[in-house]
Amino acid sequence: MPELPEVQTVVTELNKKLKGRKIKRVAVFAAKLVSLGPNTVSNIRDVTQKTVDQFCKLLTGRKIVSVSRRGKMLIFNVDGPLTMLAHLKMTGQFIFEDKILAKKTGSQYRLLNKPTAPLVKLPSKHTHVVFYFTDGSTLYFNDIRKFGYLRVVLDKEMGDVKEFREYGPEPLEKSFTFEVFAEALKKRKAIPIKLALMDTKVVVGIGNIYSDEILYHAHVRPDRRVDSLKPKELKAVFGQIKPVLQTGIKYKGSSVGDFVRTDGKWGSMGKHHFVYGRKKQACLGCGTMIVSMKLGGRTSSFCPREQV
DNA sequence: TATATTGTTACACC
DNA sequence: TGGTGTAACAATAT
Repeated sequence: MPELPEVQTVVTELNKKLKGRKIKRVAVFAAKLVSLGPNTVSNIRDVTQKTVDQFCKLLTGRKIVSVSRRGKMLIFNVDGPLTMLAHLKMTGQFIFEDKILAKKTGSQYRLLNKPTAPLVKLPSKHTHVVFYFTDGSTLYFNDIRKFGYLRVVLDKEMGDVKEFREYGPEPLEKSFTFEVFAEALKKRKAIPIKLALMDTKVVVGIGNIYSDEILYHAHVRPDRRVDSLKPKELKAVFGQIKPVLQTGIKYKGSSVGDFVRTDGKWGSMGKHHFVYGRKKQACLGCGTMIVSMKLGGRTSSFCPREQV
């Protein structure tokens, strides 16, 4: 499930691989995944062929200047007065195929992190948008669940993008201090700390995996109400945000379900999880059995002994 | 076949 | 008004 470290991994790789490449052609196989304009896609089912044509037309002939992100949103900066935004949601994937590399490897990918997953050739049945570059390389946008999306926004409308107006601070930026974190939590005093960490208005980029891991390392139970945390505990939580996310980036993300890097390979952060996905297994710190509970409809795993 | 899955939004309630 | 909790939604694999 792509969270900040996974998105950052994709961004870093795409920025390197796509920079300077020129889009020759765009093919859209699932109209509902593409849209135009700054607003959140509300009537996603109403995406017309006209929208699809416009989407392709706007991007054709453009060069990729850079790829960056805000929260979990990918930002493709292209030449000309527009930008493409992309969100991977649960199961989105960007796979880049160099023309020469594709020939060499036979372009076979195992796009689920499971030994039983079949090897597939791209485009697969889950490929919904393909970008063909003038040099023969290709970028595939896959999404098993089809919750992800691509949006073309005029640069002058970027300030109107709803997500960007509502997103809280970037956790890895220097400006994200304990004071900023504590201030944002003042509006979310009565909710479980785990849900506060996952609240994009408090801080962006943290989802189910990393909130569980951060709280484990901070020795705080996920269901503790924000206002029940002593200053020392709150500082411990804050103190784990950056290092845990940085560890995730170092290992190129967690491939828990469908997340893959832009070469189709898996990230290895999953091997370094202490609690996420380890329900009923022994805690790596003390041997106690990891338990799980539902918070805000989400599964949360923790060590009942080390987290208080 | 019913269920689990997640980021995000919608909405009722206090 | 706005914080809170719950449900809903997208679509698919298992």
